[in-house]
Amino acid sequence: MSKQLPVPAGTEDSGCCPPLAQESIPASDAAAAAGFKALGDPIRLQLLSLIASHAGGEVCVCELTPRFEVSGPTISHHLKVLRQAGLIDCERRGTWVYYWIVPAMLARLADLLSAPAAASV
Amino acid sequence: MSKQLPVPAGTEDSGCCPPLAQESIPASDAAAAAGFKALGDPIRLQLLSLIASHAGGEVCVCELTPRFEVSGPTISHHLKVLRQAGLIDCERRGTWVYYWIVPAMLARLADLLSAPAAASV
DNA sequence: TCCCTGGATTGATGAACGTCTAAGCAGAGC
DNA sequence: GCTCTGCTTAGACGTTCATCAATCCAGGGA
Repeated sequence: MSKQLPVPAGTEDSGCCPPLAQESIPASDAAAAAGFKALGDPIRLQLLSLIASHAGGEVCVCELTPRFEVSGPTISHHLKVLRQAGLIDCERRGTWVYYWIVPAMLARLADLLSAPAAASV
Repeated sequence: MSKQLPVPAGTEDSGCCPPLAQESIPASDAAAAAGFKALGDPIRLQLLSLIASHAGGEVCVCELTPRFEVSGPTISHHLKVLRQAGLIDCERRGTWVYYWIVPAMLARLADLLSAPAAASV
């Protein structure tokens, strides 16, 4: 994609305010942004909620699909997006496929939001 | 396979697992998904970080723009997206415009991530 | 073995997104 | 008033995304 302005970044000073501190969200931007982007869809957010709220910790796809008014392939696509973002994982068990939450990734994203919220109060 | 009628949701039982519990992420899906979508871009994530990590709690746009390799209007666009998502707010003060974090929205999104993560451990 | 079912993958299409250039608007200084 | 600077808005363009129909693959049962 376009990217043709190799500006040094940070060397300009307009004099309106003191220089900026180092950002608190480090170079993990790409992975974190991908995680948030995966969450940026109502269907995926609800899928994640349904999986997380299930008692056994894992849910069969056949339980998820009839909950939505979109086709099976679409649900499968959204589950794949969530899986590629590292938010969920799955395993085939006989006829059915089961999905479960990856708590570490969720906690990491939650931390990214908690830190700035607390720092700016 | 004909199945795109507005099914009541939850009335089908394939017999592979017990019925699903009520989801823990409620009807606030739309607003939350919009918030996460706004965070789903590396530039916006870094903008939020820069604003949140600033000592005074608010940052002049002229401090943000030179930090990125995209044009000024593009930064302005991303700031608008963040503002429409309720994550930041701004005010014109003389020549310059200042942005600051809205902690409540960040905290709310963080809670949405913390709850499922804790429930599924 | 064959067939049926559950689910993922592929390919196509319309909508949404990110980026740019150009133009517009609001303050500050001359 | 005029002009300059800081920032936003408008319009255009190429890319990415969400969705569906059709197809394919894996397991289980007769």
